[in-house]
Amino acid sequence: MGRSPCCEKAHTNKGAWTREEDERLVAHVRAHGEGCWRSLPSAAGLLRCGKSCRLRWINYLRPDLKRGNFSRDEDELIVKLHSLLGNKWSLIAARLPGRTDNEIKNYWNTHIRRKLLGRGIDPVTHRPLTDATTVSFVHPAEAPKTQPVTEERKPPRCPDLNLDLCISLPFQQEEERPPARACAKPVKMEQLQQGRLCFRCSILRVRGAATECSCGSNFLGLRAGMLDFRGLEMK
DNA sequence: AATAGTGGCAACCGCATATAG
DNA sequence: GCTATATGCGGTTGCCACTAT
Repeated sequence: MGRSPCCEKAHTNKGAWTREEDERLVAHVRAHGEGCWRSLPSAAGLLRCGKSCRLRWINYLRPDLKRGNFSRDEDELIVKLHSLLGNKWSLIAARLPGRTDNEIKNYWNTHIRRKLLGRGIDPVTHRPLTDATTVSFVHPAEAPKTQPVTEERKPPRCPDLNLDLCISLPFQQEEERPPARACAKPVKMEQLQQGRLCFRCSILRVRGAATECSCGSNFLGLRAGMLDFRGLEMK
């Protein structure tokens, strides 16, 4: 059984947004807030798909967007975060205020990637292109049979990357804080309280990670436990 | 001046996941 | 627990502006 389309395609505009469409969308979101994207187009009088409205708002119309060139600091942070998280653009974007995942993704593909290649660094593994060793986030159980990772083959740490990660005990009471935009998927409080959230699976969006995980993974040298991204700050 | 090639970016598409019923 | 649907994410495409020939 296939999924039904998110909207009626027959009567929706496509392509570049007009000024009038932008104004309608901004006015509607200001009046009613974000969310309910499916019903937004008709409510706002837009002949657009809800997904298209959401994308336009998030990537272009949101008032807190920074726009303009990336600073050197942002540049470096993106590289560091990418070396840690891979193509998790939404997670990376969450660490760069005013930047969107789409913007960072485009910037990576058009600028940083090329820059790293020019320096002889593999943009995927963040290791010298001549070095055949790759960094893999694949769970050992899912990985193809390869040589065991010896001490010499281990990927280098990022000593200057301060992510300020917080590890807390599963039963520790969480203080009330607004959820950060950082989380690709909001973490349920009961998952935290019951210690059911595996940060390897959650960060990497491994199938079924929202439910109890017994992978016993060792992610970034940390045993399965909880990882609080809300403390991450841009240095 | 015309054309081809290239780069940058906005937007689309399809899939994964969350969640309501 | 199952199904249908809304939302979010990452990959990809297509258009436009700029540069080279």
